[in-house]
Amino acid sequence: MIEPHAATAAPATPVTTYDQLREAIAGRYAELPRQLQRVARIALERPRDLALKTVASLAQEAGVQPSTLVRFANALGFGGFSAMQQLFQSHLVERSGSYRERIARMRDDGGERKGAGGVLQRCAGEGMRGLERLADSLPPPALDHAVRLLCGARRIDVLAYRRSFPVACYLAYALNQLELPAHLLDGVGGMNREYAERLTARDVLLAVSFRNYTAECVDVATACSARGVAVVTITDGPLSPLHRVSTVCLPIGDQGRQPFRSLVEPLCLAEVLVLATGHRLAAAASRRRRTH
Amino acid sequence: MIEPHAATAAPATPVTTYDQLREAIAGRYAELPRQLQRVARIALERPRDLALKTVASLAQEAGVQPSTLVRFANALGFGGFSAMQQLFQSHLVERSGSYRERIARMRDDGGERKGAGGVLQRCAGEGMRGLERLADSLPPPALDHAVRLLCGARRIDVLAYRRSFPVACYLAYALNQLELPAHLLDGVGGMNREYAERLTARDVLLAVSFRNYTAECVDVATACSARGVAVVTITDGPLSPLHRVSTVCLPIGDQGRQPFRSLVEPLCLAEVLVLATGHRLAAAASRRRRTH
DNA sequence: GACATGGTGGAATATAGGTTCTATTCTTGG
DNA sequence: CCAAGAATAGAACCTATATTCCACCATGTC
Repeated sequence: MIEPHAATAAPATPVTTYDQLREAIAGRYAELPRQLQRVARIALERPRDLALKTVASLAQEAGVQPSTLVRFANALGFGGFSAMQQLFQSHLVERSGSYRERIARMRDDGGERKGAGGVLQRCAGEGMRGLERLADSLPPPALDHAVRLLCGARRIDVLAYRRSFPVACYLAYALNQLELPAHLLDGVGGMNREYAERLTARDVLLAVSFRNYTAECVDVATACSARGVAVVTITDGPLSPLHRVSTVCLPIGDQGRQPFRSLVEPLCLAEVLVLATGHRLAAAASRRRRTH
Repeated sequence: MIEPHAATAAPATPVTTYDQLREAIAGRYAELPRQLQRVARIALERPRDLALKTVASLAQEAGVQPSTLVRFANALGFGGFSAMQQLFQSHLVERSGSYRERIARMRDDGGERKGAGGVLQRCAGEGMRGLERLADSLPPPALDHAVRLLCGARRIDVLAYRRSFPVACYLAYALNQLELPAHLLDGVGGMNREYAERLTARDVLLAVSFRNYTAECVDVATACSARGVAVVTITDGPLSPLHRVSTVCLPIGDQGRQPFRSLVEPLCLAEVLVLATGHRLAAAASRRRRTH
């Protein structure tokens, strides 16, 4: 009953992750037939091509028939080429970080576990994912530009409403700790518009707003921008109405259709902004000291 | 010969790079019809999906017909969806390359990198570590207890000062979104003590404070506790003066002697508290509905 | 309030792509 | 050198997928 010469039979353990796949290819390379080895070469050397290109084009590049690629996938235990390709694609997306695995695990058993513990796991997992995305997507040059503006401002007004307001609170507090002239437009007495109208071209408006954008926030930012005030915004990408009136826009990867949107990302971004500003101030101070 | 209402006509300059594509989408977003805007959103928010998924699945996720995706591509000057998808794929490839570089660099010089980018990476990394710690250390029973108290309260006053104040802002806002009777003690007019004295045994004081603990916060919490008010606290462990007066204490893993302490953890904890409370309210509502 | 125009949904269509099958070639053991 | 088995090439097939088309609807205009 045992099949002889089962060299190309599927391995006993099914392959489900990219790393396993690489290992499997490398491990079985020797016992693979000639043409399949050619495919294996390409698979290990150019995984990106495996992820995106078509069977036909890959076959041509490898000097092989399309069917050979399918046989290769079968030899590794996949139902077809497409199934294998998915693994290559997932790797292209997932960018194997050390946190990745942990987040996935958290998410999995967070979804299964009910009650408060489950919420905690899910929420923390989502937060980590958000921070990862933030670190990936925020362009450092924009951050630098924002920092320069903040350092040079004669006055900084911080504006946000509703859900975003806590972020503004934090910014106003922390920038003051850096001894920068930051003021929180807190809406007491409905005076935000009036206060913001005092800003000049030497000042900065720091505005935070996400969908649905509070109209007053957009209005004030637009008015300030028109008067030549530098406008630094924390908002959700190039579709935001704040984007077009921003001198510098610090985008948060939008969280799509999720019913509950976290403040973890915006707040972390705010902290980064404050820290970077602090570093610049410190550097400037020590430079000044040295020239004395 | 000039076409009227050429809103969805292809732009004059053909798009050939991913950055141009992003810019084109963002720039023309406003003048795009409704359904195409939905697609534009997804395109900017989740470029990975556009690179890898099929027209059918993307259409389903966007709540749109497959043909709409093709129209979207046409509106941007592409011959079809496939042509546009190639740009997204090319971007995915480029980034995956640069990402690996970045990982290597992060490993190599770790926190040594200077400038805005370094701050960003460090801060996001710290945040993740914090969330992990939070998920590990927060006892779900305490969370449950806090949730029960909040759900049963006749009134909830939220108190925090200085650095912790943003967390209180968020809690007051979010609990109100759940239609709970939460009030933010915002300190306007210096009336926090007086307001808090109105709380009774049927109410909850929700206090947030970390070292150095603001004296007034501790005072108010102590007074409330003595009068039999339920006191829920978010603070830094059993050494906190708030701990002894708490009915329920939700501890944040202490961040030691770090000069800069992040609000990411406290805020995430606050979000968990809100979410768990929301779940309980929803469950209670559906139970009530069923018994009718 | 009727008309015109462009947007949208849905099914029909064309096609590109993956998969399977078979004759042929190559390899290996006797 | 021959025979048996496996591997391969190439074509045929079939499914999945993008695309096109048309009728209907919403919107804004005269």
